[in-house]
Amino acid sequence: MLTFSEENHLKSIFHLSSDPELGVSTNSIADNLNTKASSVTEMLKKLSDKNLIIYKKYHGAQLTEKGRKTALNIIRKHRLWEVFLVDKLNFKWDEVHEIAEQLEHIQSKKLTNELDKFLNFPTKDPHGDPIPNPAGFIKFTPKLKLSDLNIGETGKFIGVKDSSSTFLKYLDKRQISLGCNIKVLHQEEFDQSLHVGLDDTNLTISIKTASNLYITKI
Amino acid sequence: MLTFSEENHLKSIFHLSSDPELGVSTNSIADNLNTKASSVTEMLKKLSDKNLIIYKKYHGAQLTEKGRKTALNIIRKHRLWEVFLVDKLNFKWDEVHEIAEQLEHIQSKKLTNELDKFLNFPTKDPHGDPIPNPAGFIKFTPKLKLSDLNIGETGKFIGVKDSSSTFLKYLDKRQISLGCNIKVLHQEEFDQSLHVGLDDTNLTISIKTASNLYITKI
DNA sequence: AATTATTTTTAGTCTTGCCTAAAATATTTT
DNA sequence: AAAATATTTTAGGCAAGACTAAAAATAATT
Repeated sequence: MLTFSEENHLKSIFHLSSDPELGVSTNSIADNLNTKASSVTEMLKKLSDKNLIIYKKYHGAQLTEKGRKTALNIIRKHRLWEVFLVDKLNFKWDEVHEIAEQLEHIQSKKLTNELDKFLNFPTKDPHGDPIPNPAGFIKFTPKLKLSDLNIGETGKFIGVKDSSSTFLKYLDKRQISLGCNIKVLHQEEFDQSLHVGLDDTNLTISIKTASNLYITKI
Repeated sequence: MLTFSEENHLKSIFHLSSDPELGVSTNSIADNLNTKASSVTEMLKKLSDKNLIIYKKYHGAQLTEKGRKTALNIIRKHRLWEVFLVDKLNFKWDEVHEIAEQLEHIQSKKLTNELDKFLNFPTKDPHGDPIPNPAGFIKFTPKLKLSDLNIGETGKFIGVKDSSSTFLKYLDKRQISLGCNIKVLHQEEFDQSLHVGLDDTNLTISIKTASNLYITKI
């Protein structure tokens, strides 16, 4: 049985591991968890003792297989609860994160699996992120951004990079919602902003916004 | 924002308050929470500082109005989650307590109220206990036990006093389920055991079991 | 390659929540 | 009402998880 703090550290290491060969730095974990490097160091020792990570002083942490499975189980719960909140309880996609952060720590295999069944085995959460299966397998889809498209191409909006409430609310306001098709019509020389077509309206979006929108080509 | 431990102490005090005029003893709380009297004393001081209880040294604790509201909010969440688990996720009534003990600490007014709506505003949990409303109002129904009935009377089984998994499983095995009608046919002189009619079958149940079954007269 | 800057770890402290053992208070018994 | 018993509080300690400040190691710059 892990504490909330141990679980949060594992999750953080998972999210910060771009290359599984490279260690995740102490500072990046501290930043991510709004805590201090010294606190992280202590926790890394503890997680290492429990064989959840490989920790070498001054060279960061990598998840072991056991650690990865554990992290993915927490992420699975987080994302299933997000689906529950949006699909069943009328939450907006920008309101679910904080609550899911709490719910992800509930311990009950049966609960997680029954919830999964109840939700009809969803494969993505409300932000388009994939939901790991009970065995800890996760299907990554290569993440193409809207800003990667060429003029004339169309993408289906499948997820966000930045899932801050601010950004999600902004998307809602501009009626850019998960699943919609976005066609790149023109790019402004001056500031790289994109003119895009969305349903029957046209919008201008900044390059910053465009690089926060994940899409699949159509 | 209260800690889990603070919330658990409040809940315990609520459950142990038979008479709101009388203080709940330190030892009884310690027993209830599987902790020690000295730990409870410390917590009582803390809760008193937060104006959640009235605490007088050597004379136990009573909930203030604020404390009572807080306790009832936790109980509301506990019971709503129990309904969710049984009604939506196929849990048996003897499996829900431990999970609800975790879920009751999730902080989100909106979550609780949306869950309530989703479940269609239930008034009782799976064990027949009343669910407080958002304002902290709870409707107590006088608790008559099966053992209080006279020969020939019939009661509707509405709740259990002891909700241990063992007892609930025992009831399941004997097909005694919430809502069924039980008629007291005869009482054995020797051991006070009751012969009862239930649907079209007859059963013998011990006086101990009978005094753990809450009923309403019919 | 030496110096400077950054990152990480260590050392020491604090709070929360628990514990045991001893002291203080309340209750029951004779 | 005094003695014996039971309950509750105090005192002192411990582990977890956080912190700051100082020391050590690594990385970047000149």
